[in-house]
Amino acid sequence: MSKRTTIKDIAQVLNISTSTVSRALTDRWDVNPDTRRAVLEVAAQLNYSPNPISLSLRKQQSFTIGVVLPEFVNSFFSEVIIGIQNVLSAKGYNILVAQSNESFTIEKKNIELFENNRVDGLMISVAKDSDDISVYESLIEKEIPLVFFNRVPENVAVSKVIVDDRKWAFKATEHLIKQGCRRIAHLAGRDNLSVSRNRKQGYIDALKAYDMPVDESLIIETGVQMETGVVGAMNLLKMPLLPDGLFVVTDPVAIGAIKTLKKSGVRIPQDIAVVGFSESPAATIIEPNLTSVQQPTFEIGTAAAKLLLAQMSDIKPALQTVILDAVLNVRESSMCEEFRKKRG
Amino acid sequence: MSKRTTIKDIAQVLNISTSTVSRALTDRWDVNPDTRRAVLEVAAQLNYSPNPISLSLRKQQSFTIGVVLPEFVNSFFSEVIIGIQNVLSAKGYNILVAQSNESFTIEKKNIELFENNRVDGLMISVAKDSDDISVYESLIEKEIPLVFFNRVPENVAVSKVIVDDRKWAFKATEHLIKQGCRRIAHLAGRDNLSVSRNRKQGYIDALKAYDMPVDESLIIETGVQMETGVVGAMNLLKMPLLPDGLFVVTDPVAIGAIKTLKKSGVRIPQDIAVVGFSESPAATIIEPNLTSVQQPTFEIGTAAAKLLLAQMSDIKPALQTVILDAVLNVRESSMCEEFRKKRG
DNA sequence: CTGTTAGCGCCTTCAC
DNA sequence: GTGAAGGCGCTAACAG
Repeated sequence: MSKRTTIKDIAQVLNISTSTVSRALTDRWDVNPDTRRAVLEVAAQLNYSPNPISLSLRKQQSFTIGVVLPEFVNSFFSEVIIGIQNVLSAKGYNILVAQSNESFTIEKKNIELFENNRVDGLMISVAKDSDDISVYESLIEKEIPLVFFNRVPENVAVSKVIVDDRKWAFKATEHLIKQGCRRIAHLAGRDNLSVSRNRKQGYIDALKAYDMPVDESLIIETGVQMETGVVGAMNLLKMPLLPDGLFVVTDPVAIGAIKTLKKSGVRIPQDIAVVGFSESPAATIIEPNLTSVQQPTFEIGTAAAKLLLAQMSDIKPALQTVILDAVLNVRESSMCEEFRKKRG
Repeated sequence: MSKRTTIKDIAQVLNISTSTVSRALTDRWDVNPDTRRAVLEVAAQLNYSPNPISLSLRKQQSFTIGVVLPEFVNSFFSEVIIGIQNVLSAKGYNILVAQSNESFTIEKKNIELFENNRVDGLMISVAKDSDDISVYESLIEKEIPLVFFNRVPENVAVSKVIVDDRKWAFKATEHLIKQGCRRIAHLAGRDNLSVSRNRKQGYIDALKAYDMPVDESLIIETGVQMETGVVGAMNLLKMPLLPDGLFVVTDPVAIGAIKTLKKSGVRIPQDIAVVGFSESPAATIIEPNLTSVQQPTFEIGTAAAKLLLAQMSDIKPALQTVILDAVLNVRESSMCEEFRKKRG
């Protein structure tokens, strides 16, 4: 950092005190218009820009917020980050992002790191194996502004932004039912992830709503990543009778499953219709294009950021849960016409 | 930020001066072992962690570095970021990331923002329409440690990390030639992006090396994103004679092209073999799987970060250009056997 | 309207 | 070995 101009420099040039310079610069009322003009002019000339570090020290705020999420290689969380940045950058905040790689241990470490860095607030999407809520409770105790998004812990009183997974899993499954599927299987994520649990529940809700039997043997636990979909599909293939519909917890898992099914000569959607969840970019690349529930990633980010801003303001608002809506993008993997025809 | 313990608190408890506490904490030699032990104990008890903001002010370093890149929704740059974080986090640096959305104007704004935030160093991958190198030169003048990666400006004396695009475009094209392709087209990015220029040059090099004519009409300018591949493919389809090979500047563009070609009944690789560049995750999802040049994303990040660390150290090293190697992942879109057979 | 003083948390001379 | 003093850049309370 080569020497930068400070208010002291400006004061020296004009032979006035630093406080006056400060006042002029921060646009306060009680300063002579002429003085202000002079200060502004010199400031511009010397290319002055206030040192945010000293401001932070003074104001006891870092103007930095920390975002902890499972990963950001898949576009889902990247898009959420963009939403977050959009809101928070406009308010002068810097955003630090850390990946937990789906590990609760790393998640804890990241949270601690951010605390030590004196972030003004924290936005968290929990790792898939997060179970100990005491970490979050301790943050609340310390009154660190906190918002969860997308993947939220249960039984913790916090503000959060979520998509109604249960509802949209219901819709996805309902869609399969309306396409004529009668034996619908589910590739489910692990139960400790609330998102997985809710999607499974929505699947069950739908079956019940349409008076269809809930067959536990048709629910196969996978994970949320592609490779687990391969294993899940192999389990499907082992069944004496292949299901005619498949609702999958996540697009990557669905894609892994589709690849495997196709390799075994299973036709999609003719033999089995498939619906995914979370709208990955690959949905429109794989063949057949994958029907998927699209979540409003950008809005998740902006909503969460706004919640955080509210929490960081002087008047602390009540806890809030924002529930965003999604969209079911119907594509070939579950397309009705050919499907019904070919099925006869 | 609820009240945190400071060295003052520790000093008070032990009835010693803050300077002694500071010395004990920073592990200096000239402090009584007993005192140190006591300080450390109290510090642990009070859950002390040094305030990085005051440290920054004192040391005149922010321990923050800024990364400016075109976008991070596609996995390519995300992976680079992970590499960067891996090196820099270990050294206690925070990483701020900003997207330029391929706009030079935003890129400039981001750079300026980071400067004003007093980042200790800058890592840049330029937007596709960046042309005015004066911005970078001014950074150099201000002696701000600076490293470019992947997309680098030409005619600027800086340290950088790149993959030898020209060489690997050569290899990709050579691969097509060895597969028996005789009329190889190229979907090229815009010329102002060095990456695009170099890949085109590599393509031309290969043709020449194998005594094949360079036919300008077979070089179609697209962009680096998927949609432009659609347009590019439509131009190919308009040709009186469809080329039998296609080297594409980028995987997304290749995927856009493949989709379009397939829709028109063109068979890949039988009618036209396709090779992409940059190994997107979609390469193994699209059918046929796409042959692509895989760049070592993580290593690009780590190498660039290490270069930056070197520049930020006291002994400024000479400018360096690190050239990393890549790999050609051969897949169905250019697979030889069936290809040759079917072609007869 | 403007200058003086003090302090945010920490480190580093300079004394003793 | 330890304490006192000063300062990083800036602002806010208090005088004038």
